[in-house]
Amino acid sequence: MKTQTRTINKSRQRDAIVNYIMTYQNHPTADTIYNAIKEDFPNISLGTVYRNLTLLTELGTIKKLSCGGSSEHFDGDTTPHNHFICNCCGNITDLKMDNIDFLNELASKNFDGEISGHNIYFYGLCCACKTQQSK
Amino acid sequence: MKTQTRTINKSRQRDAIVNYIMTYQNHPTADTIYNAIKEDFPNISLGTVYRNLTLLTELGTIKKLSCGGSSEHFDGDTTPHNHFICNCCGNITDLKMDNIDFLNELASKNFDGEISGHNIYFYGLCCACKTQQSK
DNA sequence: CATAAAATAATAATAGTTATCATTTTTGAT
DNA sequence: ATCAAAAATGATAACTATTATTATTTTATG
Repeated sequence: MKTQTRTINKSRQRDAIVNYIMTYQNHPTADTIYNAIKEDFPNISLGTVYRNLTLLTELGTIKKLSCGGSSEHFDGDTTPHNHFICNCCGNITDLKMDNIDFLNELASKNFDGEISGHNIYFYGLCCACKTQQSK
Repeated sequence: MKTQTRTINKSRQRDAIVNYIMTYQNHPTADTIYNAIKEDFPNISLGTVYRNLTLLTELGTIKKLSCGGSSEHFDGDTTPHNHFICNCCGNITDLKMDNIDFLNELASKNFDGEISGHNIYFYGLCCACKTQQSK
């Protein structure tokens, strides 16, 4: 049985996608990325964006965030960190918080499988919406 | 301005949905629930299932789980607990682990909004898939 | 029982995403 | 530089999960 390796050629479009995600820390959706990149690549196809987002996620270059909205979001920061989603405006922001790497071990204690990672999504009101509501 | 309250009438279909979710702790999808309930209600509509799942989630009777698959899952256990999703078979299971209620406070420390809750999804290999792979 | 409000079934519509395929781009060898 | 094979693209169709619409049925209540 031959183990076949896939070779990956570079593409200007993929580079632009990576560049966008890394530059703007907005946790954008496929559609947001598509619209932004259209400025430089007017003919880019939405399918190309999706195809590359899937590939980049598989490669571990970016991370996919599934936090309950109607579409997926993507994160260029692959270092361990957590997210906050505002119940009111829906914005997703990074949370600066103390290290909680011990969580995986804690979860493994009474578990017979193998835990390799986790995603945490915090919910509530962001500062802006909080101020808005108290008026 | 009149604050209008919505009155909710009982329905056999909704009762069956709640009963199914509470009985089978599978974290089922809308489609799974639909197919199961069809046995007792052959004419039930998929729209009815979705409508009630949304309502029940709003009421806090059940919880919606967004853990990255193509569709949402639902949980009849609304007490705080965490979930494990197997990267291999996709099964979702509850994790028995020590109390980590302090997480919200920890996350609030350097945050200017208001954190009211969180969802944690652990990933890895479940026991069955782990054994399978090591053969 | 009569009436109004709520819920349903059937179905159409929408949105996000994936698949298909002919054409173009990239790569690596000559 | 040229050429061929593999990879990537753009255009578009197809698919799937979910929501919206509407006429009919069910539920609650005086």
